[in-house]
Amino acid sequence: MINILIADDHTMFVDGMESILKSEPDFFVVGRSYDGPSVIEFLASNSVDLVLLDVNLPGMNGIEVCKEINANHTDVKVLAISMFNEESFVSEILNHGAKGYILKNTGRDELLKAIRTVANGESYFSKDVTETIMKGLMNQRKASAKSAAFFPKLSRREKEVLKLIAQEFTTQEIADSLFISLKTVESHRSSLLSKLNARNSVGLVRIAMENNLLEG
Amino acid sequence: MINILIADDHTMFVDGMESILKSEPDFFVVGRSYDGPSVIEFLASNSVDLVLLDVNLPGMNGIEVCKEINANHTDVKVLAISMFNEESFVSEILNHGAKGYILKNTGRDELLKAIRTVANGESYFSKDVTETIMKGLMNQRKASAKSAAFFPKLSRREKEVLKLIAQEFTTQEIADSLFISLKTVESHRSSLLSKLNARNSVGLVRIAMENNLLEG
DNA sequence: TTAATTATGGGGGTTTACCCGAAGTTTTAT
DNA sequence: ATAAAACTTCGGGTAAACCCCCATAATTAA
Repeated sequence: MINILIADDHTMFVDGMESILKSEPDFFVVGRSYDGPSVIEFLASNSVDLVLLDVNLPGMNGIEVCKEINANHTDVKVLAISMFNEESFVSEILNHGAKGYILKNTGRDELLKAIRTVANGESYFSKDVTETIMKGLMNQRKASAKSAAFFPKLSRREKEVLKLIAQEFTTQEIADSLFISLKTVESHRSSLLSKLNARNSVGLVRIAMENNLLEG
Repeated sequence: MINILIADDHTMFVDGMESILKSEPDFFVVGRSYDGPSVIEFLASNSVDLVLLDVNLPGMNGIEVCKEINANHTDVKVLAISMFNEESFVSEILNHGAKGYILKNTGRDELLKAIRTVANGESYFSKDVTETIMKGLMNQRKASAKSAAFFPKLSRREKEVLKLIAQEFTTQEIADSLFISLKTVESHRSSLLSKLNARNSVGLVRIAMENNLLEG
């Protein structure tokens, strides 16, 4: 008997998976989670063999959840599921302890096979995912450039500075408002220019606006 | 009896919906399509009352499919389904004849209600989608009001310079590309700063983007 | 036909932004 | 536990942006 927790915020999708799993006598769906934190919560007080984990969970990223599971519930296997066959997603969650990765357009038979394989301690990747990984390994340069240009993570200070730049404050004004030196602000802007691959502050603000980075 | 065609390339998702619809006596799933062209093909030789149409279909976009249905199968209702609560998706497919729009994290009850409502000839939008549309309309009104009442007219040259500033070119580069002097470009920028009431180029670009001034 | 705006440019100056480097701290990975 | 990477913090120097003064021809509006 394999105890399974389904973690996905798309109701219909969860229904679909559950209807498939229900027909298998050795599978038992012990719970459903619709966000990251509730997965952690559920694992604390329930016996779970395998988590079907959506990579794009609200609240807490699927990758964070996976890291947490790998740290505190080493006996729980993770089978990652995602809409997207993105090399960055795949490699990142695999680096954080997921044992398998399948796409949401996977068929019934492959889903069952993937669950049995991962529950048994082995790894499973669907064909498309395998291709993506291989492709990523082959031209690492392109992949890293892609993921780096796609969405680099900005530090807390960098985001603060970026927002103030977008509000047309000068470097000195930003420095005063953050109680740091003018030179420090310039350093943060320099990091931003490098990370976002912009030539000047205009580029920073354009990219920030295009990615809705000026809200949170 | 409502004859339903499910058009979505995510197997598990289709399974989920079918398992929900099967329990309703007045629903009948007449077919499944995994891409756009096969939807059109199916409609040509089958009697269908309603299509559950994924907006992001492979091969042929959901919007294209919807346009086609609206043109050649006026009796067939379309209920759009999507992962994404994107204002652009919603408004575009609604403009092409879809009668409803729900998200994939919609629950069982709401799905059934949406199908019945749309099959009955009315419109249905889930709460989140309604909010998104309203927000889009409000922004539009805000933007148009802004541009009509408060937005000063920019001359042809000023718009050209503004676009080049937004593309991160330096003053000298802009001057070279327009075959005018550096001083002239600075003069135009100065006018822009004054007209748009901005403190620097960052403000110019922010205002330009907020008013969709960087297209035409 | 005036008057206003636009497009073009110059001189000269102040402020700001950007580049190179670097040290101490914190976080992450092995 | 230890090494590597990233973050935060600055200084010095140069290129660019921004500001104020001004001026002339062309276009547009009143």
